[in-house]
Amino acid sequence: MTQHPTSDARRPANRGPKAAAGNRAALVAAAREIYAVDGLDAPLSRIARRAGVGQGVLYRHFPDRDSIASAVLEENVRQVEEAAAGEGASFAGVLGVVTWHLVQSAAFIGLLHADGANGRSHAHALAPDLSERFARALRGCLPDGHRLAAPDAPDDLMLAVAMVSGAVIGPTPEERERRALAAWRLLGITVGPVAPFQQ
Amino acid sequence: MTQHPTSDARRPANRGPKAAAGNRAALVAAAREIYAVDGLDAPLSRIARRAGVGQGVLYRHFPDRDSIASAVLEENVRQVEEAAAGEGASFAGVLGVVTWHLVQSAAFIGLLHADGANGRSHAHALAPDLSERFARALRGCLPDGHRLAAPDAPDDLMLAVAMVSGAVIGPTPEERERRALAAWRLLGITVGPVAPFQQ
Amino acid sequence: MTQHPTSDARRPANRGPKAAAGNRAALVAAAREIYAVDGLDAPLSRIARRAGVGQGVLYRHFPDRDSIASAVLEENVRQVEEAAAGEGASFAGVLGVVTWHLVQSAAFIGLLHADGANGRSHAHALAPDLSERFARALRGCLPDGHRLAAPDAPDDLMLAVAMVSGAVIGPTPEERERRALAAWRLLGITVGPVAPFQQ
Amino acid sequence: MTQHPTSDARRPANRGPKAAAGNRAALVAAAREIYAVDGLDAPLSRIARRAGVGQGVLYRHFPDRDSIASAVLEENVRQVEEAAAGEGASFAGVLGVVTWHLVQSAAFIGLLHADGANGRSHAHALAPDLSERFARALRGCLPDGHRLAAPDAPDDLMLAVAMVSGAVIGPTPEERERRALAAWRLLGITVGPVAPFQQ
DNA sequence: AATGAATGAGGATTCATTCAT
DNA sequence: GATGAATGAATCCTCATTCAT
Repeated sequence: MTQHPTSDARRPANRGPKAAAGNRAALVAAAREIYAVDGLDAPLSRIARRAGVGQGVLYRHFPDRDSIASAVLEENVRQVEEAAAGEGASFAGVLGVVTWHLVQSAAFIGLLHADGANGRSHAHALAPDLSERFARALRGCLPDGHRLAAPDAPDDLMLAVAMVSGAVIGPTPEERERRALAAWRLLGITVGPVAPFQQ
Repeated sequence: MTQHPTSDARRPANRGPKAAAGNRAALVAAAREIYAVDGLDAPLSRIARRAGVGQGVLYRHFPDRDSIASAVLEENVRQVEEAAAGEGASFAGVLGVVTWHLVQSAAFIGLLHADGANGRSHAHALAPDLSERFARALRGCLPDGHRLAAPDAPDDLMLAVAMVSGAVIGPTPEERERRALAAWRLLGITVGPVAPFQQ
Repeated sequence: MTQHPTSDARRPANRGPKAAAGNRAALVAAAREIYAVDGLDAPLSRIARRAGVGQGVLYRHFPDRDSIASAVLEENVRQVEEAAAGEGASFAGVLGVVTWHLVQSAAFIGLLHADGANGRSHAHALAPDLSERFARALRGCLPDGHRLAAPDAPDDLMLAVAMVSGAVIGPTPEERERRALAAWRLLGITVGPVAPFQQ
Repeated sequence: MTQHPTSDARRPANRGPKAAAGNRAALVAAAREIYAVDGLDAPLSRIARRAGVGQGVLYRHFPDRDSIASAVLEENVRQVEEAAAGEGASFAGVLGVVTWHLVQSAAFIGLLHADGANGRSHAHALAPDLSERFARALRGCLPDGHRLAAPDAPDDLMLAVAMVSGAVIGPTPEERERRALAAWRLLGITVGPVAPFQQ
């Protein structure tokens, strides 16, 4: 016939509790991909489909929309933390990792930007702890005497990141990276290679 | 036929064609307010309701979503142009007007930010001419030798604005203004009083 | 601006009562064209626009939807009447004119077909008099002894026309004419040249 | 976000996935009834309501308008196929079944008639395979030497059906059947009892 | 614990119709 | 008498969320 979903197919079998962790990871990965392409307002159903799970599973792991967005952000933040905790971690190097995330993922930018005025809650509201962890990781490898460490402007560091994220617009990653680097340059801040954290 | 019977009930008065211009203005004003609170994805119906007109009027004046957003942005850009064209216009003064718009209006930020990755088109796509007019107005009062006039980075000026807009997040206008000023300071750029263009 | 209808333009001047008849004719002509392309459900606004008049004028001349459709059909019927009244009018010749209308105009077909089951009223209801005039004109030149004149099936004549109209489907006039002729052939009825009535 | 909050009110019971097949059938049945009364342009919402399901279910099973119309037509075509495949199937008998469908269902007629000029696509476009299946079933039981089997007019068979469908207008089934039979008679073609296919 | 169907509110869009000018 | 703006009901369609299985 000319028809469609109407199940007739055998259902994919309940893979049992063991799959739970895997499902969660798949959902986060799917969300990251979908967000990157369609933005944060993408239908949740698409995330579930991409992850290869039912809608119900998504709700089981992530009770609300923010919760899955936070999970994506959390992975990003963790990478930054790891970059900052690495042996010979340098400030410029960590900024390179941060920049890489900004360039890659519209979601990361969106999450940082997210504020009430755009119908979303401020990152602080979305994931106060993540924001804090991100700031701490960055501050941790800030050399003494760095201009961003000015004691009279304690949030200059995060402000700078937000500023760069504001600059990162454009259709292609290349264009976005170019703009990100130009932004750091305009701030007079040195950035290491733009790349994900490895090892 | 199978169409729109239109109820026999009393209809709420047709204010007549004279109202057209007024309606259009009311729509733009309503859109500005709604955008500021709910972001660019606010339901169009809410804009119409706020403007006190029927849905149809909105569609008559603005056939698609971008078209009303552009109208709002156009007013902003015009104010910047006027500020830049004024008698003793200074660069810092114009930046103050720009900053005022950034602080006031999530829409202005959104329009500048809007890029494909969020499911909307880059401001350039949304309103290429507006983007160009905005840039020209700003460039026009940039003093020779200003660091943003670096000949090897012709878009540093717009980049800086985008960066500041990235910094302007926060629930209250006060907080947003504070951050905007901190951002300009971080760029080492002097800004005049943050205020709308007067006279 | 990026804007649209909002009148600013001088309004086209009220051409006075003398224009009334011309407007009516323009509306009928416009309706015929629009119907042919978009079918009978085309928006009335499009008809008015094509005719170059305001919506109000359409309503003045044709208080409801059927009324303009009838006016279009009336012109067709009149042509058939004229063809039938002509000097050396032959039955085959008149059928050629009828066929031409069927081929040309989806509207003519639609009007003949129109029946309650499709949400429209039977042609009889839509324009009983037109239907009657059409039948009379055709019967008038039916030769004695013609098989469609069978006394025991008084409406065979109109039935045959309806049948041919049922056959006239297809995207191009050529295809439609081909099918119309094949249909007459299948009925064993001779048809003259498929052409509008001239002179 | 700006989306579908879904009221907290009591929701009317989810009959569960088991209902899927039943829902689909209910939708097709509802569509058939609605089409018969209101024509193919009937609001989809009415079909859903008549079927006793939500709008979403309709869209799940039938992603677009054509898809549900095709499903209705498919059932008709299948009945004709079954009639043609039956033991002592005769051409006249199958035509009786065809005629029954024409008489019953404005939808069946509409689907056969549907052509671009009315803003819808020709049946061939709507459901090319159905059209083909219908033709094949009919051709299959056409006796050798039958006049509709004329080798020089291969589509006379379908043309004849279209012609009869053109004749089938009128408010009541009785009137429609009377006209259908008169049409076949005019074509000199014998038709069996007008009835649905049984057994 | 997983699946994915069902629900239905909400938002977009189109036009028939009225009526101030 | 003409114009075309305004109105808003009706339809389309999409998804967030629930829940039977």
